[in-house]
Amino acid sequence: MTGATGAPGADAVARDEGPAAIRAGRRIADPPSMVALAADALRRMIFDGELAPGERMVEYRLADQLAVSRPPVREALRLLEREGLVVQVPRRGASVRALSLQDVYEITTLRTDLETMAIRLGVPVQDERVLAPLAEATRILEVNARRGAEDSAVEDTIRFHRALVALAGHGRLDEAYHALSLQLWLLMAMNRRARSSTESLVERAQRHRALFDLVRAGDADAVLAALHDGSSLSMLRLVGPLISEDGSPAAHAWFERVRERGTTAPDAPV
Amino acid sequence: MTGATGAPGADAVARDEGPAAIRAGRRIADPPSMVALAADALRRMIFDGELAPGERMVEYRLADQLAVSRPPVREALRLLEREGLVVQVPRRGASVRALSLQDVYEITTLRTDLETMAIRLGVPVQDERVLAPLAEATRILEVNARRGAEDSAVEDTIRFHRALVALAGHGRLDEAYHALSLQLWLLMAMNRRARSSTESLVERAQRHRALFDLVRAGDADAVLAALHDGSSLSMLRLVGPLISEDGSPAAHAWFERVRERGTTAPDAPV
DNA sequence: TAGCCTGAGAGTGTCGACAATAGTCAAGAG
DNA sequence: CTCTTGACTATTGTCGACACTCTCAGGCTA
Repeated sequence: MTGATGAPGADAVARDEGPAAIRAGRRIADPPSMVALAADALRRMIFDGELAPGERMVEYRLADQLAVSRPPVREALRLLEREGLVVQVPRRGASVRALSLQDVYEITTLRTDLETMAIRLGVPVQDERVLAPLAEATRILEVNARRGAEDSAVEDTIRFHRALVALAGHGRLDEAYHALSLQLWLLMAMNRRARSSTESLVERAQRHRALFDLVRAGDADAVLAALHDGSSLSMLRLVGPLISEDGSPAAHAWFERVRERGTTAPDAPV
Repeated sequence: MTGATGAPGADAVARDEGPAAIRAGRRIADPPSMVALAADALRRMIFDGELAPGERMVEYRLADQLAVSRPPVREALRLLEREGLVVQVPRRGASVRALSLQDVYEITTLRTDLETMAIRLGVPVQDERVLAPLAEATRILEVNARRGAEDSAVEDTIRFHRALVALAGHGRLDEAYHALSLQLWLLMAMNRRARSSTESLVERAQRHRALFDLVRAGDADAVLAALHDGSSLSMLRLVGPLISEDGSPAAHAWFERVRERGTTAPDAPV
């Protein structure tokens, strides 16, 4: 064997029965993992602007700040990297992701595509119960709009769209869309000042209520049309002018086309 | 002596392309990260069948086997979890992912959708140079087909499709497709015995050569048609009967429909 | 004999510390 | 005065160890 380790039973134990029994364990209370806690805290710091895009995230400093040791912070950073909120370079550590025009292009196009796929898969909804999260998200959106809660607008909108995608019952789709949503959130956080120039909270809530009604009616095409004309565009018009520095030629061409045509829908309806 | 350390062979496909690492200047030599090494080794062990799906992956045992300590193994497991090859439950450790019918459904549908998006974005290729990786992948596919190299068939095919998706120049699309490809690889590894029942290596190489020619001709629709009728179906027909145990109703319905219609293309051409 | 309780064993979660490396700044030479 | 070179500092990569939790086997009781 490798190594003269004194590890007891390292080679004597080969009994690995019952690995599939792990599946069903639904625990009543999640064990408070320091990793998850640290990840939540870091996300909040990023979205609240405490950590600016491009700013370095020094491990031991964050560990000190969160009152944990470095390993949990380290793993939390890996998680955020997986979500696209953080970039890590091998020997130079992590930093908050700074989004460019290319990123806006990628996020928006992929987001539109995934949403389209989700609607096509899930919108003549088979089981009425899966509509519940979407209904709840719609309700929250309306309540907070009436309250004039500006600071929860992004979060509420994202929750709605995630619930929309979840209609498809497609785990990998959910996961991919989730990461994209977080990056979109980061994008909004980067440009908070310009947010007042878009539609009002009430208008947004009404638009999403209309979307929900279309979903319940089962009209997938109408949902897609409303999606393309509405949310993506408003988001784009918002952040577009602010990030006009760099980007690939394809991204620039796409951006100009969207600006002219006023929609993020694909070229031909096909 | 310890033969476990000298196994960093999986450098062909499992490359982690650093997105922002290029910015600070290219590095002449990759810093030998134990995490990347461990991840490569674990991937190889999974794809080679040394680690069976569902089998537990005990951290300290793997660390001993790879002659490193637990932290690198731990982070490597997080990476593999991100790639969908490993599942982790909070206090119970990691295990090789066991794919079900639902997973086949999700992987195939999402894969088809992402490929479609990539072709639509990238296929009238603007810059001739981006065709080079695809041409190289095609060449490798043909060479190995002539050599009768069965064991590299999956890897070669995946390389081709990744190069195909890369035509779009869309980083997030590449990343999502990459994870999906690895899971597809795992799926093929799970069902290696049945692989002989599909088309021959030469036939596959010819089909991909035809795809490459269509791409170079700039005919996106033809590429999409060939993709839907070909690769996805052969893969599906292969693994479908073997994993008929569980799955969501939507997955079952989709699977039956694909079996009847003989294609993974969406319902209506629209 | 079947079910509950208890104890030991195994394995992950977390921690502090050491070594290695990239970045920075100052001093000296041309 | 500018460029090179050296050391210093800050920060990451890696390690071994400890504590807590979960699992499972064995014994006890009804």
